[in-house]
Amino acid sequence: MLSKKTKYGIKALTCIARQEKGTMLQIAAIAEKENISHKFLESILLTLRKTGVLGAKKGKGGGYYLLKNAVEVKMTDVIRTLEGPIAMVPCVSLNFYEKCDDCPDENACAVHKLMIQVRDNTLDVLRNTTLADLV
Amino acid sequence: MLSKKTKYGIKALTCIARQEKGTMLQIAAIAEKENISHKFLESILLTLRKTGVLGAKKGKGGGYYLLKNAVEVKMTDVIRTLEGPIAMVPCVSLNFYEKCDDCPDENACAVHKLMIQVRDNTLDVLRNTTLADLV
DNA sequence: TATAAACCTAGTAACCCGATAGGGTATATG
DNA sequence: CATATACCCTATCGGGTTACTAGGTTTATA
Repeated sequence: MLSKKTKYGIKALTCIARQEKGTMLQIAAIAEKENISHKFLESILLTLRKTGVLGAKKGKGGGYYLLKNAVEVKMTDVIRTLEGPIAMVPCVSLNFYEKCDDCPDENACAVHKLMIQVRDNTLDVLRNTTLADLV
Repeated sequence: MLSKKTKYGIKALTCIARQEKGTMLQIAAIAEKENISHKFLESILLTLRKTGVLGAKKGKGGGYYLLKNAVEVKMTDVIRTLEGPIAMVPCVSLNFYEKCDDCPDENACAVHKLMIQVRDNTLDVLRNTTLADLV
């Protein structure tokens, strides 16, 4: 299940991406348009800024704007920052790998094999979808 | 993230499927082999029995056995009973649909569109994988 | 300098997951 | 019949995560 954090994050990004280049969009504006709690959205945009997707300008007339071109913002990146692993099980995660406590042999594990397939199919979609595709 | 419930359930099913047809496999045996809490596994097998995948025999020499042919047990079914929705967001779930609170128009929602694609790709894998493929 | 906006740190209520406890009930076997 | 075996069922609990809030700080503009 996708967390609301990620969901809100993607929605906010599309809002910002739809803006004319160079213009700002404020938290309050996004929050109202997308029916998101202002404070919660604030924390989400903050992490997106820290990872380098968004830029921000403080003070009157400030707001958020895209740092990259929308075509360069892959969904894999967005989801990994906000949600964490894309894989359904840590033992098949590329970026957040973790061994299972049970399972002496990963290669003999039925769940492992199945979830690798699911992961690859999901990655296929997310890697080939950029912010530009969503606007 | 796949819950341990589902993970354990799939593992247990493969154990049972590997048995000779007609033979029983006991909770304790599965629990030990797969390093699963006995009581927890008990509750999992119980729900699998109630959905008609497994049969059980009480008393000495009892245990669990497959009711269906392994080829007929689709992963979609197993995951839906143990995990719930396969979709990453309720508004694109086929079997557990739920409208979002935010989102006045589903068709205009970027997340919605994206997650339909992810769902379809995941379903492709899970629908075409049966218990027989895992053993 | 007043105001508007992002920044930052904490905290919290509600919820869910994994596990456990403690029995009840049916059924083989001797 | 007696007894052990093994499934059936409900309740509960600790720990972790999620979604969200409070309140103040910093910085830019008018």
